[in-house]
Amino acid sequence: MGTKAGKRVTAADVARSLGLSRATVGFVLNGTTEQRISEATRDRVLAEAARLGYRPHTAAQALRRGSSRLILLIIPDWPVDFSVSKCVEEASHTLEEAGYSLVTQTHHPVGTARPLWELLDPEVVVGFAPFTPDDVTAMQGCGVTKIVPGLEPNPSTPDPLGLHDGPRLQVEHLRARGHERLGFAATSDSRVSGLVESRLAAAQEAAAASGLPPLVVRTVDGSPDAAGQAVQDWLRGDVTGVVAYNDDSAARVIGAAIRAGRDVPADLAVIGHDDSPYTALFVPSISSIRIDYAGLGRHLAELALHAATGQPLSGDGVDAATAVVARESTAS
Amino acid sequence: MGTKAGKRVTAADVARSLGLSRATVGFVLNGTTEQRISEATRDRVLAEAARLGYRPHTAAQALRRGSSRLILLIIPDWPVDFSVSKCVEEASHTLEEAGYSLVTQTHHPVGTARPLWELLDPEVVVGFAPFTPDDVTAMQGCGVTKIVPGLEPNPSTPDPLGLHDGPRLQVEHLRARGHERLGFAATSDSRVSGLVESRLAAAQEAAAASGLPPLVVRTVDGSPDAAGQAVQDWLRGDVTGVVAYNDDSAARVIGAAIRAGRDVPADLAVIGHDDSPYTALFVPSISSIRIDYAGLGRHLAELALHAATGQPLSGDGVDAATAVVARESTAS
DNA sequence: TCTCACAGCTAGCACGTGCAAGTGGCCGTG
DNA sequence: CACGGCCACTTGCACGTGCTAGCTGTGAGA
Repeated sequence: MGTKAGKRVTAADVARSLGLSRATVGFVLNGTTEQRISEATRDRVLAEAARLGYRPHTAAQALRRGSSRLILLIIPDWPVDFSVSKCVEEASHTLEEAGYSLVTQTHHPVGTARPLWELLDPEVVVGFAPFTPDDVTAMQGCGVTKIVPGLEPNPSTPDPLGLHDGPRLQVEHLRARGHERLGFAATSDSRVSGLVESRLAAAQEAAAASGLPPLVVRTVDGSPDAAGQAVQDWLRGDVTGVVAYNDDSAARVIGAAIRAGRDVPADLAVIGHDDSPYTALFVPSISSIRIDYAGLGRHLAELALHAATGQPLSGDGVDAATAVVARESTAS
Repeated sequence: MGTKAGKRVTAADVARSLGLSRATVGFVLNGTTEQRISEATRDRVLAEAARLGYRPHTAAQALRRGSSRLILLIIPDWPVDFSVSKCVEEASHTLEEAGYSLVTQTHHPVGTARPLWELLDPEVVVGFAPFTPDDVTAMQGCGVTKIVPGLEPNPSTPDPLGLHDGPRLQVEHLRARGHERLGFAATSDSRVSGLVESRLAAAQEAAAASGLPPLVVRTVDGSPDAAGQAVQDWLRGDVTGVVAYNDDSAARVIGAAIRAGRDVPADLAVIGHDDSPYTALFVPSISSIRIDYAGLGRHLAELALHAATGQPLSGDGVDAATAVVARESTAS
């Protein structure tokens, strides 16, 4: 179909084929309003571009306009990938409508892979979690100036993703089922320590607000019987409900309780966080917190666009759709 | 530190700062062997480039040399993300040594997000699974000519990733534990139907090779009690061991068996596939197949480099490190 | 008929890079 | 001393695009 064999179709090809200048073609294809182009010419150009299968050369555009229109999302190496894809999909979609594209990279702290910001020069780098100072200086050294979150001198929201609601819902759910003394199942995985701290703090806050005593914190992984020990501690302390940092921790608690001959939820009710796909497969099935990943994706996209173009933030939080998914592990 | 304020450092800046021509700087930075450059000048250039913090402009390079040196890996929307990151990390590393960079995108068949190959114009697009004809023509329309796998007119390996060993190991593991009549737990998830077929075929082949009767195939999801029905069918048919398509299917089978008052593995032994992190958390813990994701990543990288540069394939398969992880669900 | 505004188009530069072709100086040889 | 060869470097083009400044033709007004 192409007039030239195997070569890329450029705007010059379209122009030549119509006997017009390349500039005219450029004006039409960019929809420039500075320059008036007659309707007839505009149509001819568009038709011919479509016929030849013209695609703008991204590298040339990036070079000329000095911006790649790329947004890089750094995904931490958390074991929550199953749901991140929803979030990314939604963020991509929102960004596309603004003419930007989203590229993701999973960031391994110990990994040796070169970060993509070195060679895509994205306009904005977005992360789920704040970046380390090292990462920030590395990015700045590569010309990345817009980093979200992590550069605001006076951050209005300490938690840029606004995910406080999950732990609160966990606590309130257990309390509604009659559990007053609660435990918190933490992980020793250092990759997510910040997230654990954040969720624990939110849970403690919710407990205090509900007039409950502070949660008894135990780590449920790391050593072979950490979970068993935690369960024993909790039961001795009359803890009847456990808020788990995530579904993995919840599964560990439940497994240890069953192996200790206890019944879940009769002896110990457990609720996880993130609503991993396998929570429904467990016996007993695990209650959890479903996060609105689509909303989170839109929120991330908005933050990125705000950084890129100064577009104002819509302001509606992302917590709205966070909800408890009640299953057997907290049945009353 | 920069001589100019806030602007990108170009090769011309380095040249000007040294009183040399831009070409000389270019030759040094590219390590061109065509053109001899004195050792002294070379050192001066490198030192000055480092001092000024010079970074080549990727878009300009891509424009000039006509290739982006990017390789796009399309990750299917399978629920196996947890381990893909290992694979990607390793592939990135291998590709970097060859001067290429890896960008990944999760591909949602129903998603509306624009595929990245439209705007990164990657040199090669690699996929875990063969692409659909639609995708292939879309890529070709965007100038992507090198697609792996899926373009070989006479494919020597029907399974480009060479993952036949897993199902064979599952069958042999159950057989070694004394199970002769086996079932196969499939999923109705259409996204992975090709993978299911492939694993089932490999399992049937292994059964035949071991002199076992064909596996009794049942789907264990889709309807609420599909797994319960499957378990009932198997037990009635004297099936004592189940090869599951993946760990999710295995978990469904085990859950259904327990809820039916059966014991796993005494009444029914089950082995999963992929060694998902949660297999160890189940009660009983789930035996599974660990795949060498690092090796798979290197293999993918090799395939990509082969397509990009014609570099020969090393030939050693990726199956070598595939292994059974024996847990409670198949204990004898 | 001449002028002038203006719609509609074109010439051409700049972006930063990779590399082919050219240029000047130095040295060895006849 | 002339000349060729070679080293070390420079000039300059091309990649495809976005966009500014300029150019041409037409019609209206004087």
